[in-house]
Amino acid sequence: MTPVAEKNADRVSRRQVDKFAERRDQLAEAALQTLSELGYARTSLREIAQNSEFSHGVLHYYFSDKVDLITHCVRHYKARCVTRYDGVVATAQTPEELKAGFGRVLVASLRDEATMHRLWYDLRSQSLFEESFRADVAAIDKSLENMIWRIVSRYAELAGRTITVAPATMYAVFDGLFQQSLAKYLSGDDTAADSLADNVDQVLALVIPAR
Amino acid sequence: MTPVAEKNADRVSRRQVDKFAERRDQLAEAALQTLSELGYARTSLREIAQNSEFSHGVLHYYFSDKVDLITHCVRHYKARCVTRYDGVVATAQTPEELKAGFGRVLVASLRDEATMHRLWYDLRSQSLFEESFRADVAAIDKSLENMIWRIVSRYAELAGRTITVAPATMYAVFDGLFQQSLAKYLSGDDTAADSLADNVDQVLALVIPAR
DNA sequence: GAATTCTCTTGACGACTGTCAAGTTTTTGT
DNA sequence: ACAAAAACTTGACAGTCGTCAAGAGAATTC
Repeated sequence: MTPVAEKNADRVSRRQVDKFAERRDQLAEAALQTLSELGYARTSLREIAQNSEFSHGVLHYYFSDKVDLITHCVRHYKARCVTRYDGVVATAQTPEELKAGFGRVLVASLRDEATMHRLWYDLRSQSLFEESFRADVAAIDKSLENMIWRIVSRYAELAGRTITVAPATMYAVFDGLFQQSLAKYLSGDDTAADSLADNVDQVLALVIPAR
Repeated sequence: MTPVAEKNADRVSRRQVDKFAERRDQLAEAALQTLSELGYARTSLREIAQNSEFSHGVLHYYFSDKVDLITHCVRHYKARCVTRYDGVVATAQTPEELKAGFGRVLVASLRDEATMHRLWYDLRSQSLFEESFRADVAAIDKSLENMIWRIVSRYAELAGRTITVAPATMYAVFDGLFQQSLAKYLSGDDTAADSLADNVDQVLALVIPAR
């Protein structure tokens, strides 16, 4: 095989791999849509396929089985949500600005992506039972923890303070707050978003008290 | 019908009702056992019946359908777990004693009832999708919130301090901490229980700071 | 002790599940 | 343009699901 042929083969192979990966992501997107509406327990492969433009058989062409599909969904989901707050962290010049920006994005995410968030909590609960999901879920959890830590540590930095609470603890606290607000929001409580912002303010004030 | 006959009829009826309720609880217990092992998504009525000493048909004699059964399970579960910390609250004479007792029971519960806790989080996630569970789950959530509040407010009282954090917020924070520790514990992390106690200490110190 | 009511088992039903093989359609390479 | 490979559809499979009806067994009533 000449170098040129190699290059061509590479290009072809690359193109195929890309198309393959693209369709996988496309199907994962449809699956996420279905999962976020029905929840893990009631989501079937046929239902997922109906939410896409393909038939149910194609899922086994792109995924080895249901676990493989859902795992890919989880990873796909992660890629979308982890960088959500990076802009706020990068641009904020004062602690007040950062806190306000954090709260704003948090509330917006609660409102606009509520069904996606409930799916996350659903899958995280599943991972307590199904060991096959555990590693991926733990990885997402970790990157969410990192995301929270980037915000909080930057906040402390801007405020000229140091933090005594560990990253994992900090994440657990915010996660608890968010989860409660999500439940309130999904049950029709319109005050959920505002009280989430209040609670975040309050917790930040406790963790990084005024000098 | 004579008064005596009425009394007898009452007694009979009462006895029947009691037996009926007893068997319902017994089956709910078997169901909780199964649910806590398999999770909501993979628990079937036949599996539940196999974990009891009855056949699968009997479930429809005591419960109208699956939702009815699971709802009863949730209520049955609630009755067991809400009073778990009342003894500690009642007997503690100093804030240190209360905090230590709280931590002790918390850690013990994490260890001994881990599968039951994961079921709780599973069902709570389900309630975000299935509206039929929502009311009962919310009621349990509220009584857990009350339980936490009894502990924390008593702690503040013993310490001679006041709390600025709302009960719901307080519960959300502790719930987040507990949930994280549960995940760690179930994934084989032996430090989960200890670090939970540490985190609870730390949060209590933040919420009710030394004078 | 027979009659009646309660309790429980058994077996079946239609629907739905994940999986897969066979075949059709579309795309690609030459 | 034609052959090969990839992409997709269709239909079927073995199993499981919740539900329910028919009837057996046990307890209760008179």
